[in-house]
Amino acid sequence: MDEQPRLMHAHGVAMARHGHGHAGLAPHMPDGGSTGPDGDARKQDIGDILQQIMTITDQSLDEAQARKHALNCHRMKPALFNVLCEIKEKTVLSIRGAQEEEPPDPQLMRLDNMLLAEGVAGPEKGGGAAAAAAAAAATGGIGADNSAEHSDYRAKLSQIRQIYHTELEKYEQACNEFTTHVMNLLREQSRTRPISPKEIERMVNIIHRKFSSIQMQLKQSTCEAVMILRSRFLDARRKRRNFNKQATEILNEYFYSHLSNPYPSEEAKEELAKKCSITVSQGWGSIIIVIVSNWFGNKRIRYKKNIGKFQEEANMYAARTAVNATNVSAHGSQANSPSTPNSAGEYALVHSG
DNA sequence: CCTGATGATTAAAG
DNA sequence: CTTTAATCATCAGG
Repeated sequence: MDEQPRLMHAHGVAMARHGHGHAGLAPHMPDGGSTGPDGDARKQDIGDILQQIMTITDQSLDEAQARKHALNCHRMKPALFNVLCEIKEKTVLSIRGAQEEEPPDPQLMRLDNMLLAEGVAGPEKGGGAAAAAAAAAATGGIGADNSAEHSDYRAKLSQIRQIYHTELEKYEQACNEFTTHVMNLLREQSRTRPISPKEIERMVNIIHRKFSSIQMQLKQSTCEAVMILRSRFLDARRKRRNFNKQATEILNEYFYSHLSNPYPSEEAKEELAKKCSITVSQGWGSIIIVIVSNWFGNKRIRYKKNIGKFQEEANMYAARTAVNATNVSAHGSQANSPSTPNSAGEYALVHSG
């Protein structure tokens, strides 16, 4: 794992051992190395080169390019590079020690899971749609008018989804762009100052972490948006919608034609549900069954509680079914008294007032 | 507003 | 589990 000197060219790493200060530069003097009386000149050179480094960012691009070239060709450059390498070698230990292993952020995982569950992330129209369908079926009813809210919810969810994905992609792209930019920069700079691949990697990590924290903000706000939408939708769910006329008729018809035993079997419920829920097609059966069960439960108890109040209704449906039966069976013989209100009398549930 | 109708929810009972 | 009975919350109409 110790490959960091690859970019450092291993120029005399331990030069300074020769003694005091910049004397270490001497062995690598480019031109012959006449360590003579011109120490001040060398100092000046170093000051010069440092100055150039410090001001390089202030220049315009062309100017900087030219200056960089000059810098690279400067006679003191290798020596300075070596010194920098050496200093680096001393400090890199501390850097290496501070290698943070980041555990997967639990909060991020939570957000990811939620987005996945809500159908914002992950494959198109997944589990989130199921929740939506459940609530939708509950709202509306067996009738035809629930699709509006449902599609509203779906539309808003997919809107959130779309925004989320475009933003995420944008961040991803920006991150990649920025990363390659920085890497190019660092590689370029590695000609002037020692930069190990490890450090580049570290820098990339830092960038990625930064961007992923931005992404986390995005995820968080997306989660919030979904939650708000969801809570609003659930509120809407609490708002009771009456069934439409047709559904009520179908249910009543069954109820009054089975007054003696108004307990539809699972199959019968399913059948009724299918008949009533014309628009709720998307395979959300069981919820609708529950709705049918609710209806029959309410109907039974309320009928029993006050038979008188329902008498008229009972007569009506009884008549209707009677008419239907006669129409189907034979040609209009009003044999079985068209209005047979007293069929209600045999209602099995009537035990107490 | 008020009120009855009605779908949903809940605890209790079978 | 299903059903009952009570209750809640909302709707629809006066």
